[in-house]
Amino acid sequence: MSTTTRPAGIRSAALSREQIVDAAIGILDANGERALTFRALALQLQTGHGALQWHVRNKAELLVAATATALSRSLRTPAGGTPPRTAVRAVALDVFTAIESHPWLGTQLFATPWQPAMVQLWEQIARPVAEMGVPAESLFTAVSTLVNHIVGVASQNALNAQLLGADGDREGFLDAVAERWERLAAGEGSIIGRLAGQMRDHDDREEFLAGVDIILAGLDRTAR
Amino acid sequence: MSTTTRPAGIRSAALSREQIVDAAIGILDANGERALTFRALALQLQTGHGALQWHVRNKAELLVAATATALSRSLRTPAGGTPPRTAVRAVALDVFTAIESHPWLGTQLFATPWQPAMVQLWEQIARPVAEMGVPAESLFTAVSTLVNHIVGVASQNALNAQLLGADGDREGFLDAVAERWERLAAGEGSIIGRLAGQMRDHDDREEFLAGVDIILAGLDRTAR
DNA sequence: ACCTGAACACCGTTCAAGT
DNA sequence: ACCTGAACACCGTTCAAGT
Repeated sequence: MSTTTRPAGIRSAALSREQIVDAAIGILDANGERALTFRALALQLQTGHGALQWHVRNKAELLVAATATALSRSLRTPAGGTPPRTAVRAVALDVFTAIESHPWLGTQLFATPWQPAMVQLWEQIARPVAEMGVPAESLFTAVSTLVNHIVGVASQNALNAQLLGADGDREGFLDAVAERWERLAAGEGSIIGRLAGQMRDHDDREEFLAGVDIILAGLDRTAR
Repeated sequence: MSTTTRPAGIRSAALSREQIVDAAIGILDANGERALTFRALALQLQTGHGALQWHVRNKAELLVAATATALSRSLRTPAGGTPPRTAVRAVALDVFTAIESHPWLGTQLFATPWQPAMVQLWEQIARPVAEMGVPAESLFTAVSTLVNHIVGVASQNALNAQLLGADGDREGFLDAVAERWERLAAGEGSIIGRLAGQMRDHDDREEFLAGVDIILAGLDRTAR
């Protein structure tokens, strides 16, 4: 067997694109998009930043690759025979969870909506929606509305979680926002002051699913 | 009257915060967020970039200010007595148009959802939704779902318009995306291939309003 | 109070040169 | 084929110094 020793700090395997993408996901998860830098990546992989750019042309390409990998890892296909509403809710929750653990993911999906990961999501939603009986000519609108809700609300949730910092004083944060709303809306018979209270103690996941249900209920009207 | 002449290139009035924000909106509209630079701004306002930062602490603050100004300028209050569904659709269209002419606006609203401009939007939507008879305990979910749809879809539309460049070969772009979908979905009895066609010739504004209507229809179920 | 411009610590991207 | 590291043209932010 080969017993050649290598100088410390020299990687034993050649750099692979997959390796780079995995490391990028790690940095994105830990410290967000601003922290993803070719230099930071090179440091972590013990190489030069020029080497990375041999495998990955530029930062945009790196982000697309990371997005595709992260989403398709968490998107499961519901078992055949699952009732359509259940299937939609299951896929929605998968995406919600994926974006929750990769807070940068939603923003990326939004920025490049034609990427393969997104096509997969559309397919997963379109199948049960068609099964619900939504007529073919309304299918595009229906799926588009659902996908926008799923990615949008999940994103917003993840961004909020990030905004309140790693210390995670959720209640303090929501209190501050609610208070601000109440102050801005004060005076003129505003309705928003009453909503501030509901903001204080809503559950993000329930709220998200309730929104999915509203859209599904709306679709029932157009379904046969 | 004063006839003092000034050396060319010297601004006659002191720099104001409002002036800076207006110039920032101009740059954002013309060339996007990446082009908004303290240096570019300074060049246009004929001053040094240090001067700007006396008025505006940092770039984040500048973006928040530009967002608030741009949105509140286009958000009209529907006349009293407007039927609730009409009012919701009118506000939605206002936002759609605002984001269409300020493509960076949606991203910013998403990033800082507690900002005053957003509170105003919530108020404008909450009022007619309450009037529709949605019970108080469901109001937060209802408004949240509508606002997410409005900002999200309008944003997506603006981003797509930007992606296909100033030359604006809309059909070519949609064709390319549709073709890609068809290719990715080929083979396994996929449903998405059929949607590709609808993507090719949908109208963005109609699509957007159809989504609003689906949500409104869903809300009718919970309304008394 | 308001503005200037140098300085600092970063970026992404390119590219000649090595192995 | 794959990697290195210098170089380039930028950033945002800070800050001593001016008026």
